[in-house]
Amino acid sequence: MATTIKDVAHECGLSITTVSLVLNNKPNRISEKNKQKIFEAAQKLNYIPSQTAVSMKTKKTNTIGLILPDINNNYFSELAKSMEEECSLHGYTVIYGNTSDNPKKDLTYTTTFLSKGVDVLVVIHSNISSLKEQKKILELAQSTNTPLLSIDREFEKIDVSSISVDRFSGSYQAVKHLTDLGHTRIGCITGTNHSKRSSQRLQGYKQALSDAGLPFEDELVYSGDFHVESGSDAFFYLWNQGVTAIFACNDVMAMGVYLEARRANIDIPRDLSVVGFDDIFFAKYIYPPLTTVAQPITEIGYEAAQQALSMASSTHASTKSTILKTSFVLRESTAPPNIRK
Amino acid sequence: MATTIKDVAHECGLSITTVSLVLNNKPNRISEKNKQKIFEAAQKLNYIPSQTAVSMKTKKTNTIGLILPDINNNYFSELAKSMEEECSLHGYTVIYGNTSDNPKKDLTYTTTFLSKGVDVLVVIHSNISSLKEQKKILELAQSTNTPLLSIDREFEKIDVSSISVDRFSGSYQAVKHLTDLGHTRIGCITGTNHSKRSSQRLQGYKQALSDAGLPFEDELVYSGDFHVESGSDAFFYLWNQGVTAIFACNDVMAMGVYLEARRANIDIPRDLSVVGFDDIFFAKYIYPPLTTVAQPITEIGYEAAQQALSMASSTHASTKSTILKTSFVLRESTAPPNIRK
DNA sequence: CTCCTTTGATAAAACGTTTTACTCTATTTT
DNA sequence: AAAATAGAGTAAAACGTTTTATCAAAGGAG
Repeated sequence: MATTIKDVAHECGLSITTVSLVLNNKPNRISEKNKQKIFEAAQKLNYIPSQTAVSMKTKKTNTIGLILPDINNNYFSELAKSMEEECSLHGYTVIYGNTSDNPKKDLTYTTTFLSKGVDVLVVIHSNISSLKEQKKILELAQSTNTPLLSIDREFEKIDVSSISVDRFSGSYQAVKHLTDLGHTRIGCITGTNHSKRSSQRLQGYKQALSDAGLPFEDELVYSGDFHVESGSDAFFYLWNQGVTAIFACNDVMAMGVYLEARRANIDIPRDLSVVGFDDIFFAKYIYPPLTTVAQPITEIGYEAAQQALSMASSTHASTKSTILKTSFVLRESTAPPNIRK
Repeated sequence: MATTIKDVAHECGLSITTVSLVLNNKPNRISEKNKQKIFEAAQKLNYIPSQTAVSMKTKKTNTIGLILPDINNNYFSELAKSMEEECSLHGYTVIYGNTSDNPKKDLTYTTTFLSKGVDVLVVIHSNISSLKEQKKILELAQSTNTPLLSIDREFEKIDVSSISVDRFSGSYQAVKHLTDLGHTRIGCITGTNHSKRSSQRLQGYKQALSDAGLPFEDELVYSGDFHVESGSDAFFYLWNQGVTAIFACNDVMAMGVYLEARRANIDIPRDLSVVGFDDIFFAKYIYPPLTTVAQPITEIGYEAAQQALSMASSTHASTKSTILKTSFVLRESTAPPNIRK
């Protein structure tokens, strides 16, 4: 069996209390001689305190629960990484669960994590989660007195602390760049329809169009789903609509466009300009390097960690919502329109 | 405060024991009437048992610790995902830590996770971890009686259960494909030098060359580091050496080759054939789709979960090492050599 | 009427810590 | 010499469960 505090106490002929006091560096009046003895014994016996037992007393697990759709998606993995990094720096561990965008799983992970006693629950809920499900998550969190933090997306109509990104101005900038270049037929590939994130991006597209004196045309909007294939499908559709530029609501769909454009021997950016959204790792490595709207992913993760950590220690429960700015990244996938013969 | 078992016992006017027995569905002789009462009270009070307390008694946390270099690397995230999926199906949660290939962190996470009482510790240790560090990890695990599983790489000279991939035959196949096409000057971009994984791949390269009656030439091997940039650097170097084909020890470095080849207006596969290793998500979406050696990543994750779960329940401690097969994926990045003018 | 069995339920110990309040001895103060 | 103080350390309760051993009441057998 693993070494317990009792073992080290016994080893030095001192009491459990004494050992605990010394090892945790609590105010005490133990002689230097004995302190040394204790440190040595702990070392020698490979004593590792049982966090389980500690948590029992302290009501803290130093653990943060992270619920996200898909760790294999670079956007989320980057976020998870920067968040974990910051948390571990402060002695916190993160446990995570993949929901695969299944709202049922949002709930089961919530329960599991709460039962594990996470100090804070951070959730990036499924795209299609309903208001009812969101409420249930909040209710569970509250019934265990666990702070809840939503990142990347807000809880609809519920007052929950959140960290998100200004998607409207991000996509506005992207599309404005295209109108500035002189494009007049600009296609848009949206993400999952009922997603708030997606609709904010669409709003930015509309606004930029209207500011440039261009009409909004329904047939230039293709309903995608954030995956590569829908980008490919969108390409065929939009190209037939005669667009000279495409704004994709994420980089992955932009890659779908690249793929088919190349197959069809259509040159980017000469024949077709493409702008993405997210600035995932690979965006700069595809050819031509993709012009895109960068989400400050690392910063979101860092910010999330900061906020989670502060929620973990203070009981002060006012909700707070942080909105971060995107930045426009000009690379080589856009050019003035090339009138087709 | 959160609802405890005491609260629900009080609510129904029954004892703690009774509630525990019923809720855990343990053999008991409680009347149907009272069982119902208990279920209802638990529901009503949003009772979520404290896993911390449960673990105290049962000595099980239903948690698996996963230590890996970088969750933002698609190879690891895919692995982590499939592993987590399988674990959660069996009621296990995974906690994870990013080491950024820093062997010191291998150790700190080991300690943290053991102190949290993980039921199994799964580690993908840093590329550059030394034998001494590996031994320390094993020692710590043993001193807490925690089963240890190594994936993707073996512990050098230490008898630890592991799951890995037959990298030798994978790279042999890749290079044989190139010699079969008629290539005679084939470059190789290796990964981090002292990594066993990398050297196994190099062995496959050598063997395939020799089987085709070709000499092994030191100057056709470029020492990379598994990152994009080193692929780009390798391209310049190898192209000057007059190669007509390149075998990159991972897909990400192959992407570096693509990038610079395109800039230099060198057509893949007409002027240069490229084969990668791993078959990451993006391999099929770049242009031309990358011919590569697929690691059965999902399977590794699944296998890892299976083995971890079995280690968690049985005390039977014989070590076991599993080696999985790679598969060759023919896409469009290779062709017979095109003699340069 | 007494003894045994069955039914339904419970008291209490244990898990490994932290922490509060205490004890005991030796020294100093009056 | 008695009282106060300082110094060094400890006993025991508590955290929320699980589980073993036990108990009381009721019904049946003799």
